[in-house]
Amino acid sequence: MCGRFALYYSREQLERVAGTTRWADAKDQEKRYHYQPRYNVAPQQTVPLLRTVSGERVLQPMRWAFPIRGRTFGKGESPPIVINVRAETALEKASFRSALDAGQRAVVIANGFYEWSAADAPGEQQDVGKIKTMTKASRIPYFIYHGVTKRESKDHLAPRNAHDMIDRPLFMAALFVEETEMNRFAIFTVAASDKIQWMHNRMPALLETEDQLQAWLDVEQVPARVAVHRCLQPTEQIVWHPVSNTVSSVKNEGPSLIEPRRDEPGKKPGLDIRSAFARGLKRSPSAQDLQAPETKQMRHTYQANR
DNA sequence: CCAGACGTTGTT
DNA sequence: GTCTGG
DNA sequence: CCAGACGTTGTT
DNA sequence: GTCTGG
Repeated sequence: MCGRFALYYSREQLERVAGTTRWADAKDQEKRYHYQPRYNVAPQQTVPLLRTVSGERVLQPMRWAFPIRGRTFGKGESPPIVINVRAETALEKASFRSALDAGQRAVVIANGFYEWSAADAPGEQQDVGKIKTMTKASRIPYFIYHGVTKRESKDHLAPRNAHDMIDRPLFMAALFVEETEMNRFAIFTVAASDKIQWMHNRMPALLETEDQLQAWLDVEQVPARVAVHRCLQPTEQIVWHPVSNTVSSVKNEGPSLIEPRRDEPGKKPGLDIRSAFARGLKRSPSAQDLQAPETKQMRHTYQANR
């Protein structure tokens, strides 16, 4: 997973969250990069990553596509890349060994990431034989993030909008390769936490504490073996809400992409009649649910805030 | 030394 | 179905 | 991750 | 091509 995320801090907020105002000396392609807030960052695109250079934190634009060795490619064929690295096996993989040994670890700063639900949520397992229950288009995207805590917000039961609920940055463990034009990266993945297992089996490796963040970035002192093991720790500090399928197209951008999904009666995007039936009684939580959390789905969400 | 792999995801 | 592009 | 394409020839 | 496993 983690094939899409949001990083919509202002430049100033980003630098504050990153703990540095220093940007790496720009390579050719990086010079043409100008940071701007994004709600729909997709693979192959460029975002600033946090890394350590000479013991100092710096932000550096990198491209989300980690090249791996592969079969020699014929004309017109593009070289193989990955966007994720399985943390469990990263140390055994030839393609990642040199980057790991060289301490090319970095951190993707994000406000949250998106996951598209697996075909069936729990209790919805359907025996529909050999017929696919859900078309790709009918999968529901969720925005997943560190939420406000009860302590931090008295209004947590009645957030006005998505932005009110999201106040903590997300740090995702990443690995990069040095390239002349622009460095390239992939995001580590781990087993999904129990909370979101029903929607997906994998999730990005999140660095939850300042200690974890620091260890991941301290490539001088912390060997890859240790760092990777530490990022496998389960991460439970997450909440989520469903969002519109608008986010599914990389052409779309803007704050509306993280707003809680609104049910559109008679106009459920991509939900064919079979999968609608398969979904049964379960309905998507509406914006109203957010203000009056009553559904199982939303209890889930607010429980996560404890 | 050579042979064979070289990523991840999801889905069935 | 599978690959490419974003 | 999803959406969208998925091809060649000759000719201008 | 280059790394790992045998």
